[in-house]
Amino acid sequence: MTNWAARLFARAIDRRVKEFGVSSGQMPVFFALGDGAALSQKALAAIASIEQPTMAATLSRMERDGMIERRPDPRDGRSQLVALTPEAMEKALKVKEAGMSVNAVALTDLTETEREQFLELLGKVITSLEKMLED
Amino acid sequence: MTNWAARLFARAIDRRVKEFGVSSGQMPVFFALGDGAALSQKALAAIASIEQPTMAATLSRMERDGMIERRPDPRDGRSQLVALTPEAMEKALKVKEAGMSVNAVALTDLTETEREQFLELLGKVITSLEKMLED
DNA sequence: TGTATATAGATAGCAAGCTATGCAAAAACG
DNA sequence: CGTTTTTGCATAGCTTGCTATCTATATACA
Repeated sequence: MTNWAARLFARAIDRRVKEFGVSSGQMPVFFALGDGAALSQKALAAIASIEQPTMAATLSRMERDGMIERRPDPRDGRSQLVALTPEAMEKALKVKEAGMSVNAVALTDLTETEREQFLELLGKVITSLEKMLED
Repeated sequence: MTNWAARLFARAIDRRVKEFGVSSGQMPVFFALGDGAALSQKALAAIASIEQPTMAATLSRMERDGMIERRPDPRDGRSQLVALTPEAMEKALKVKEAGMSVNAVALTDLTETEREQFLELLGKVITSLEKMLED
């Protein structure tokens, strides 16, 4: 069921942000860099809770589409700092709003109490699964 | 968060059924055909709530690995009936148990009431998203 | 200081999901 | 009965996710 819900979220988001040339996997990047910040690939992967090669592939597509720039990190020769391009910055607000509006739609049939409970229970499920995967 | 949870579920399942040569996307097929039934590709896709081409690809991989057989449907020249091979039938019970045990672990920190509530709220979220995607 | 270990990214290869589209068989209908 | 529409599956092409492994730079330590 979580898989099903996740796919529906992704489809709904894709549909709303397609007009901006954006897709669901890029949402965490927009949320992380939408204020103009520049972060390392590793930091972005951690924020999105995905593995490094997955984030690398997402960033490659975004770079290909002119949404991000990778600059070398002056402090660390291995690292790079990723930032949204000016064109992407222009879209960032609308993209973030689209994401939040999908969340809102998903939760329409839940009361405020239910929403809190849902997030809390989902959090517990995630914690249990992560603990199990640790070893 | 649902995406995160879904990926953790998939990873946990993958880890448990890997020893049988099975992976998470094949779980719905094992649950649908584990009792010896033979169903059409369309029916399997509906049960798994995925699109037909996705199920087609999953079945191709399972056929490649000797887990399923596709036989022509005598009643319908377009259709095929998919069934587990005897070798896969032998694994089916353990595969299904692995799936249920991951569910159990995911819900360990929830009381019985919370589990019911979680499923109910998740169901509401899914319904809302599906309704939104209808048009 | 020099070697050993740890860390940041890159790359390869695979699974699982999607949309769009094409084809052939079945079903509906004028 | 023939034509049109519907339906089941196949295929192409893409994104997003994973693991495993490699390279190069930083850091630790003997």
